[in-house]
Amino acid sequence: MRPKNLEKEEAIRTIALQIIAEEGLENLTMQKLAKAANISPRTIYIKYDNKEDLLVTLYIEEVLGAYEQAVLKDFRFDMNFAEGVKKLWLNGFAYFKNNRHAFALMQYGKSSPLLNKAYQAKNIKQGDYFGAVIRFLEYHAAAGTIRNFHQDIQRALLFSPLIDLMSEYFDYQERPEQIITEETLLQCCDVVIKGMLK
Amino acid sequence: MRPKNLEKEEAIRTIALQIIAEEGLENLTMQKLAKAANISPRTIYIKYDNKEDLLVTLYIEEVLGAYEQAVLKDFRFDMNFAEGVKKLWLNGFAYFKNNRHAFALMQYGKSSPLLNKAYQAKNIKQGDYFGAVIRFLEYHAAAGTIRNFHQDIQRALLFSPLIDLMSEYFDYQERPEQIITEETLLQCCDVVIKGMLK
DNA sequence: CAATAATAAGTAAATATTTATTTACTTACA
DNA sequence: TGTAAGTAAATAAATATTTACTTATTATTG
Repeated sequence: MRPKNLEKEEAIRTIALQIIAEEGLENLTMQKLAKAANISPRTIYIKYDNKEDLLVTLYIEEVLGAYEQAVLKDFRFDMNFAEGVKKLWLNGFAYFKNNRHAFALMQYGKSSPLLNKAYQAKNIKQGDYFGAVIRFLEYHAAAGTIRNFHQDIQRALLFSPLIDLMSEYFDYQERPEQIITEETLLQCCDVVIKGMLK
Repeated sequence: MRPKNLEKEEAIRTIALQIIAEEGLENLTMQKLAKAANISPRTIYIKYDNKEDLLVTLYIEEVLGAYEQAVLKDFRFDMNFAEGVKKLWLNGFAYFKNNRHAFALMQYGKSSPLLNKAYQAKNIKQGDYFGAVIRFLEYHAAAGTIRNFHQDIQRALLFSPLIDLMSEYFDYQERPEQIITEETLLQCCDVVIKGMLK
């Protein structure tokens, strides 16, 4: 049996992400992807059932998998609140800085019903990844360090500014000067922490 | 000369927004829109140059126009910081609660390059709308009420949690109980304000 | 003041492309 | 040498946009 060419599998994923990030999800076509990856359209269908499967798989692996794993690096639920939040923010910043394409795909996940479905399907298992963050928040709410909001509300307060600042970071990458540095990011992180502490 | 049928113009806009919100931007086709609005595809082209023009116009009017106007209702740049922020948040909450479709389109603006372009094109004039918010932030930074971050950073800290909470609001509308009420929203607003105050 | 001409609004159906996916074949390796 | 991996080209459906025609109104004319 002829073995799979792993380079081609990799090319499909990398180039799909690239097209999505640079031209938008709406401009990713199977034929364009095949041409850019120097393969036949058929080859994509050997590895994925169809376009939806490709996109959902990409989303789950790059956004719900790799990102969440990167964010939780060296993080423990029983960390000091300020330390923990800073760790999460810096991990996220580092990951996205090097994975601009994954960031673009994540943004699509917030609007596209297709990817949204994938998110909800994965949400059950996601407790395993983000479990540490959930426990972290519960732990500090119980200890009285922070207010006892619903978990989804805590997440919004804690991470939405980071995502928005990340957007700004990429916007400013195409301008003369960058306003989002690790320093300003940590200052923003302090603002968020200060707001949440009781 | 036969006059324009304003109901048809209205139908195009309303139904386009509806399809985008319910099925996604990627599933809006000119033919589907025409059929749903009970008109000929040609009629859309009388009112808009092409699909891009339709989407960009929709985005500018519904997201960059109506929304920003609603947010700034009864807002003045020299308001007390906490009062001003609460006003902006409550205005935004009230608007989106009644304009779910506009919210969906706004979310697409963050990912789709097409709408992103529209945003940048409008950004120059946007100073006129959001000018009051910019002046508000400058005013309070100068007065020492808040830290002196870059305007885009202030905006991220101030509004991204609201947008995220709004997303949660719509998510929870399809579940048994709603976690985002005006009360919890104001509590979150207090968290943000507390974080930003020096 | 009625009849009507001028004209943009509107329609139904067609067109030329583009698209996801498949068919029929070839290739490389265990 | 059997077999899944891979290719080039085909296909059928969908899509944005156009063509060729019809309709409803207004402003003018007789």
